[in-house]
Amino acid sequence: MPELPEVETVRRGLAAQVVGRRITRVEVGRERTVRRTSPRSVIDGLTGATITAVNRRGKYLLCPLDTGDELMMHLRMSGRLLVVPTGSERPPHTHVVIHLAGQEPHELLFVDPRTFGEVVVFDPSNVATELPELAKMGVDPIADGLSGKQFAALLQSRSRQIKAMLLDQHVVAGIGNIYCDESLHLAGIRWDRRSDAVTPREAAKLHAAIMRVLGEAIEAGGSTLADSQYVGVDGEGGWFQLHHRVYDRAGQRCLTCRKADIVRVAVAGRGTHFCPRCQS
DNA sequence: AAACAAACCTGTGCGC
DNA sequence: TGCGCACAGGTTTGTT
Repeated sequence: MPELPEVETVRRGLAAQVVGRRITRVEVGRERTVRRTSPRSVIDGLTGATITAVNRRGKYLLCPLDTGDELMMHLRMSGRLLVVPTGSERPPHTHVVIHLAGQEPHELLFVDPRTFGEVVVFDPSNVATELPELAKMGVDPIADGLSGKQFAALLQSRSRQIKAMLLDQHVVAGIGNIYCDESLHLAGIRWDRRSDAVTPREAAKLHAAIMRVLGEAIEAGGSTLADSQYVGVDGEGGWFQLHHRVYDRAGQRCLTCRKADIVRVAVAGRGTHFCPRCQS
């Protein structure tokens, strides 16, 4: 579900609510959510600690603690983070509850129907062994910054389908299925082009498209699709779905050329949406 | 190295 | 109305 813009929206909401607050108690209701380690590890690692910041790398949320450890949360397909007043009714599939101290105590709820998401407390000095995929993550266009030159070099470094390359978190971190399809459409590039056959001019156009799409999606608070699964920590959805030009629009008229219909094909198990007229 | 398919789970929407 | 199937924002693993 959540891609970079959604995770960034959650990060901002979380930062405003939890930074500087002490964790008084932790409940783990579903072991699968803490499968990387154990309920004990998460409970002991968090209880009594104070969250000092909320950062994001790709789709990973990272909260440094005053203990020196770090809390990592990944929403995967269906995870949600909600900050609610203590004692609020908990939604179904609430798997982890983090109690936060304050004059008005709150609970941070990790809700996740499909249980792909995870919560782990790790030691950042051992990140390579405790969270290897984080250590190997590619450049985050927003958090790290990504220049056009840098991006063009990445495209030339391999010979792969451009869509697969954009979705590969080891190359560029944070782009998922929605923003990949939207960026390729805005740049006029088909999903099955070879990354190393993209011209410098096209690479510049794609770079600009990615930065624009991600930036605008963040401003819009992300995309909340028909199932309303994605919401920010306040329970409010985003509205970037209103600006989608190809994602989930198969069979509908292309909003750019207004002549062809958007086509959907399955690529490596992912729905891929594009305009056969605008993209080549 | 690159490209699929399958796996991990649950919920929803659609066609019949 | 009910059933069965396809499909879903992610990532890893195993197989060609």
